[in-house]
Amino acid sequence: MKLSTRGEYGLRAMFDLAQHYGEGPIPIKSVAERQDISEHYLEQLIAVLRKAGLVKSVRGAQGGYILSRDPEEITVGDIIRVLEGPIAPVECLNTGEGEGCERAETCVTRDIWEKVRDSISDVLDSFTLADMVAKASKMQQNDKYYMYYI
Amino acid sequence: MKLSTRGEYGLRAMFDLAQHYGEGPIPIKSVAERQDISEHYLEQLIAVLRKAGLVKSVRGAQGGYILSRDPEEITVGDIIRVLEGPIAPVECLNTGEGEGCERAETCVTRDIWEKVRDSISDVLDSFTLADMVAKASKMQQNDKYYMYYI
DNA sequence: ATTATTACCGAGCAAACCACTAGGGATTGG
DNA sequence: CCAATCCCTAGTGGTTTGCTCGGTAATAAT
Repeated sequence: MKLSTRGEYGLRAMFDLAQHYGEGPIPIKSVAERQDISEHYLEQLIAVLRKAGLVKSVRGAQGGYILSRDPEEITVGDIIRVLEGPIAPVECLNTGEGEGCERAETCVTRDIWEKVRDSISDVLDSFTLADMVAKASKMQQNDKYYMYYI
Repeated sequence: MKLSTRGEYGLRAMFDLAQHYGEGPIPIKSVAERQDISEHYLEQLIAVLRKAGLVKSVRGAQGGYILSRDPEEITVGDIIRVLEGPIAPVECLNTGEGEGCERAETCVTRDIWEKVRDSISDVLDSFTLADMVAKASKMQQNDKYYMYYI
């Protein structure tokens, strides 16, 4: 029941772009440095995100990447689904109705996997990049206050 | 976001044992045949379930496996956790507090992964083997009625 | 026009993981 | 005894993961 690093890194990168939203194109190199991810590897992940239409690229010097939509309009689910494929604990949920399901009792378990999938989807779709940015700046604020107390 | 077949097969096997609960030891061979799983492979999975205390074994001829507890007292979550390891979409949730989390903003994503983990856990723990057996026999009942209509 | 900076692309690759298979041994009922 | 059954370890081919390497193309700054 694990994500690969693709989803993890990709989300961190998109969060980083959201934090710098409005500042023009952000070069992948700076994202990779801030998020401590291999630049070349991140390049491959963001290529997928670009093809899926979640980010736009600007080539050449002073170029970089920009979110295609406002951070409020991109959910964590959007990102994870692009990078990790369809959310489904077992493969048979992705095949068409009845295709992979020959065993009658398989459907008893299928029911469970469907509920799992839906609950994961619900959680992932309930967070936007804007939520994350807001949370992060709030946490930083708390850190500041904390400093005063020392 | 996939389970391996370990969880899938293991659950099917445990469901099978639940269906035959009260009939004495059930040989792994028959489970493997009914569930269409490689016998030797299933052997390895059930060994893990035995070590975790979910099934008891009876050796020798006429031997086999029996659920250690009543089907109502074994949840799908119990089985999945044993076979797939701790439910956690990212590794950092399994390490102790603050260990793997040096980046401040990682915690923004951590929050999300925690909610995902909890929702998966809730769903998996809400089903018992008894639920599955009940559902299966209901489905079979429906099939019967359906036959009359033809 | 040149150069530096960026995105873009494809190949390769070691390590890990998955889903088994093979080949035995130990225990017990008949 | 012997057949059935659980128990254990090791190997294995294929896939996936998480990268690295080495380039090409586009563009802003000079």
